[in-house]
Amino acid sequence: MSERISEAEWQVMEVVWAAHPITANEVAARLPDAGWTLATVKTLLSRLAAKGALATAEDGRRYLYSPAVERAAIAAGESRRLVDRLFGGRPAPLVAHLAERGELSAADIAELEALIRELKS
Amino acid sequence: MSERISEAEWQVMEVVWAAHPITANEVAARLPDAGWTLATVKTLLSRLAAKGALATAEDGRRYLYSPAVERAAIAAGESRRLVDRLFGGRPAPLVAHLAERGELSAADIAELEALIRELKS
DNA sequence: TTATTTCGATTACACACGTAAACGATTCAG
DNA sequence: CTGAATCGTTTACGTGTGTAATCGAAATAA
Repeated sequence: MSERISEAEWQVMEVVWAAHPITANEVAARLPDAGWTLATVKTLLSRLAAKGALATAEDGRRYLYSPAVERAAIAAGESRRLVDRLFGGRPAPLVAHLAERGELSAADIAELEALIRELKS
Repeated sequence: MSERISEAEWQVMEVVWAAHPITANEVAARLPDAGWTLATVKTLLSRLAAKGALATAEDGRRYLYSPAVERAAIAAGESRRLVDRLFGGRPAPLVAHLAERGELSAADIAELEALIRELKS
């Protein structure tokens, strides 16, 4: 389960996390702008199942896919990797970067502020 | 210049950003724990030069490498990508994730707090 | 019953990446 | 001058990834 999930695979996982169990067709249907054929989606699903990120339950002749890993766990791991790699493990510079580029809305800042206040207590 | 930089390449870039211009040998010498042979480092340098991330100046028979992209720019781009992909563009959940896993030291929190205060002014 | 549709599985293929050896030219030591 | 060391370049090769066609079995439609 400690396998990495690629970017294309991530998009598929998002769909499964959002609604499961789910069939391959359903997944494809919910990936409008991906521009993939059904075959491509099936390949991605297979790879995800093979690496243990998805669980499959047989439903007649087809599969129902469900997440076998938590989104939060993967997200945390990826975040950690990025922060380590780019900012020596310190998250503040990351936030600073986003801020510098005007990527932070007032709402974002308020949210962060609330979070910090909570972390300090 | 909008080419992606892979993880191994990133380690090489770090060295060049830290000290430039620099020769291939110097770069290799400064990558202790990478466990790469000189040949590998040279390959990575070539690929980086080919994709425009490094500039080369001939110095006799060898090259002196210098960064052709700013670290901050790449870091910001990568951060943005991750935050978009994992957290719908909102950075607070990222920080929350790091916090939940106990990845934030008191110093990190203080740093973030100071940053937030500054952002609000 | 037979043809068509529909599944997952198998196979494909180019490109990126990690990792590195081999090669050819040049320079340096002897 | 000649052999060894040193450069960058070329070639290599397995694995991951994006993207998909094809295949074989099963179900369904006609």
